[in-house]
Amino acid sequence: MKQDLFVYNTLTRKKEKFKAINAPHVGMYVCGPTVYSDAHLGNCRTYISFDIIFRYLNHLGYKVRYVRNITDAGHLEGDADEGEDKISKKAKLAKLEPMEIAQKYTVGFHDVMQILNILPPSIEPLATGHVIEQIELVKTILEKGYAYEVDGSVYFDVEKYNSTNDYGVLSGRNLDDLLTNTRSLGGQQEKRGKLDFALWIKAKPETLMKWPSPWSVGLPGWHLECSAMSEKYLGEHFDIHGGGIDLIPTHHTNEIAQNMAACGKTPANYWVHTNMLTVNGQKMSKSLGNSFLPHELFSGENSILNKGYSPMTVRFFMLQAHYRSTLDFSNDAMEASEKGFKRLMNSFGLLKDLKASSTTEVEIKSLSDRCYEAMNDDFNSPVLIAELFEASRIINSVYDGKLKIDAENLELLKQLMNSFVLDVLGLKDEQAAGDDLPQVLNFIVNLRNEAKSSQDYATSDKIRNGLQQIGIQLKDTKEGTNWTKI
RNA sequence: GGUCAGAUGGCCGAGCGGUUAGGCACAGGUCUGCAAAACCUGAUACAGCGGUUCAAGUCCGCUUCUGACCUCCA
Repeated sequence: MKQDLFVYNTLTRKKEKFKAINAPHVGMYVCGPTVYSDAHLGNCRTYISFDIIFRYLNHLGYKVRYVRNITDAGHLEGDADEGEDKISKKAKLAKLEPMEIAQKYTVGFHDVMQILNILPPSIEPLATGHVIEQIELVKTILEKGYAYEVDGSVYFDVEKYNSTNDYGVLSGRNLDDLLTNTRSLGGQQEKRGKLDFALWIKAKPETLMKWPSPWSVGLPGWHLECSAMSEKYLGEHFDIHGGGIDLIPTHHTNEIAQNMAACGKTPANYWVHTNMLTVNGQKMSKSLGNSFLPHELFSGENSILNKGYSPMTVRFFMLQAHYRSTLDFSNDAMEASEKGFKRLMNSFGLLKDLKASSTTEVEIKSLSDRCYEAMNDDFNSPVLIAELFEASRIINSVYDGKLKIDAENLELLKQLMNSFVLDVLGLKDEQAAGDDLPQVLNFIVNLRNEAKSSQDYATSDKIRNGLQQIGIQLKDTKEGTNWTKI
């Protein structure tokens, strides 16, 4: 059942058999958020995708060290390296300390991650906490001759690097194309080549976040932190490096160059990239103005939305598409997911009430195999979900007494649903009402059943309609009356 | 302009050489006081034009359209 796992590797543009360097240990690094504003829904999709990968590797028995950084400094804005640090810029506007901004959005990010049931990574390092490591890395790259210093700033020499390495391995672009098609930006007199990028930036008088270094008081370049922190926690060469597909051409390309220049090793075996969330066919992004925040989606408070959708509906919606495909957001698609998710969870809830027969008309093993097959094929969650709907159909049929299942298969079915719905997909039942609602409802349901058995349908319908209006739906079955929250 | 991806039924989305993915919506049926749910059955599909093959959404070429990246982005 645990056949080989295949993972699509951006480096080779193929699905490759996954082989951990140090099995059962797996090192995985994913580029985390820059905490200068709220994470929008598109950001969330990436972290949900890697959450599934993390969860499935764990499920297969790997011991995963999952490192996802927080960029709380060093991420420049505007034209290449001439801009200001994003965090500092925001801080000046709001008259806040940079760390105050970083703290605020870090807390917000964690909240959203938790609401969406995304597991925390094993290590979540901060860029500001690793300036020393970053400075050391710059020193090494300078020593190896792949960088040069100009007036307190240090730049990576891309053309020199490309003479002995392939700078475009990940993006599939060659240097000539890049050179001829890259816009020449102003204010870059210090750089020798137009593709060169900053490793260390000398602080300007107005720079708020700055650290001493051998070259100047300044700040590290953005690409540096991931190289420094992945090496610190996962070593020079680890298993999986991930991030959004939009990080390929610049951030990850530069990261590889830094690592190769410093130690001659490409950081990771498998490069995994998640695709974008689109709205009406266009990438969701802040600059296009079509992005919205998770809490707006939950509450429905955004003009794009007809209504709010629960966090698990959002998660389910995203898992119904493969992580490497673009996923288009629409109200219709959300509503379809909402109903589908309810259907799945409804049958999941029925599982505990199923009775085993002495014979069986279903065989769960092959269904289970197909679930593993789906996930082993580059984490194909939509196919997994299709299989789980088959399980759902079986559960409902058994519950209705239309299908027989024996104890052994029932146990397998329970294991299957628990493993895949809860552990791997990370879905959870949002209907589980705490408090004392069940008792109150049972009382009301009993009242209605009394009316029903005396054929007082006027009263029984009145009760049912009344509950419907406050969001409780009653369903009469052979075994009695059930209720669910709508 | 350059580079790279896509175009699948009313909608969302898998599949990528031969066998109806799945969900939502729709139609018919079973059950039920009626609903709802559930179950059964059904109809719609692979952008266009050529080619390869016994066989092509699935491979190749061209055309059209869309998107991403080339500048910060998950």
